[in-house]
Amino acid sequence: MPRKADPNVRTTLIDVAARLLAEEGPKALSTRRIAAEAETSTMAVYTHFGGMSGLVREIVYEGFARLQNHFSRVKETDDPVADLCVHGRAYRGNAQANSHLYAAMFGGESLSGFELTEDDRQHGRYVLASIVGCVDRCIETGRFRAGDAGMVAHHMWVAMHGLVNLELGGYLIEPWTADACFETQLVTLVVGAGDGLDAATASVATSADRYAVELAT
Amino acid sequence: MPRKADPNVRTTLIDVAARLLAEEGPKALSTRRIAAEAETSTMAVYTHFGGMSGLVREIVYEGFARLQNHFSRVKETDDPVADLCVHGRAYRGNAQANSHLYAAMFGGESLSGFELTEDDRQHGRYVLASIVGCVDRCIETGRFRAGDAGMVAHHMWVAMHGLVNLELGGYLIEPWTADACFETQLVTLVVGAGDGLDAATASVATSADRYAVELAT
DNA sequence: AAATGATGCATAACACTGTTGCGCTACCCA
DNA sequence: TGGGTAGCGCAACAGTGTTATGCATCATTT
Repeated sequence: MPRKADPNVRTTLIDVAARLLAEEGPKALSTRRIAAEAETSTMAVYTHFGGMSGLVREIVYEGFARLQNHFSRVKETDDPVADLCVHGRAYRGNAQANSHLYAAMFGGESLSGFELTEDDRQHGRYVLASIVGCVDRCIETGRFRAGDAGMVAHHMWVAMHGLVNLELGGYLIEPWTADACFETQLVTLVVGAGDGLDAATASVATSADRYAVELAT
Repeated sequence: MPRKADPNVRTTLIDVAARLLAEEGPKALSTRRIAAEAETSTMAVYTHFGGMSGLVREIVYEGFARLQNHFSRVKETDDPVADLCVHGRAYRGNAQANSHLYAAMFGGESLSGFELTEDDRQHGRYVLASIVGCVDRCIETGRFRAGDAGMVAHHMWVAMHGLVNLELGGYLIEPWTADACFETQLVTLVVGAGDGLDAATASVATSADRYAVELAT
């Protein structure tokens, strides 16, 4: 009997799909499975999202929203380098908490033949743009060399993305675990941007404590 | 008529699959398609590789071999920092030339439900281990701070991987193109490892010229 | 209030995928 | 000259995304 229960099937489908992706991985994402768990038929996926790709796209946007939520919890202090590093930790923490989602957002082509459009990528870049403000303040306070803040932010993004990706891929093991690489990579990045070694080490250490507080669940 | 033509169906299947992956992407990788192009039946895939995953695994090893081949063409000079940067360029060049293969090698879970085993990853790490020698010499000559060469090599790997992944994902556009990010990221990495800014810039510039020569097709 | 339109979903089918059991064929070896 | 066996063609099964068809319900209009 159509048009009776579930005042909003859309959100139900998205929630179910996101949960299935998180709990059982990409291979669990099928129209029939999703429809069954949402107690509807596969057609609902097509009326609301135009197909499986549309549903995946919606989940990807949900993933960007979660990343932005992580970033929004980072406080702005008088140590902009630490602020930047906390952002890095938040980036990694979000990827770990939503590993399959993360792969869909940045992993190129992956699940159910879904491919990102230029609009999708632009949305992702917009979320990442909040890092530029941190870098700006790092330059203003003399911690970083004068230069293109957007480029330095990209270096940060690139390095964090590479580490998270290799970590989720299982490539980082003893004695170069993801945790160990992450800490030293932060120092390398900050020093490479112009900061002193001691100041960089101190700010990275500060960011670790702050992350435990500001990003506490 | 079995057992007549094609003295070695194995290599034919691998070649066909690798070509299809390179030319038409992951969605073209199907047992029937591969069997048709190799002028055999889908059963050949199972007798030789035990299934689609086995064939993909063989292709992944082919990808590692190509990466190692790229690395082997890098010369060893008295500028170890430039040597390291040429390796970075070779890494990126290989990924660009074999983009779909690269995604299968390092992109976590992707095509046809294939998943890397620990042996596969160990093989990949072994190929990457050739970078450590460069870093060692960077430390010996005083260009880099004393420390764990393996860790610095990982920083290099992580950053190159992140850049290549975002580049292939289409995330790096004007004014922060992949080319621009790559050059400045190299300088940041080298400076972060302990080198001076001027020396780093010079070695990165040197590596660009050397790459065009040593990795010329 | 009743008829009309459109919306949203259920059912079933189509083309496709990986995978498997069966059986034949061509080879190797005794 | 016989097995024995390895390698592959054929057909079928369960699964996928997608689409055509039809029906039930709502919203709207008259």
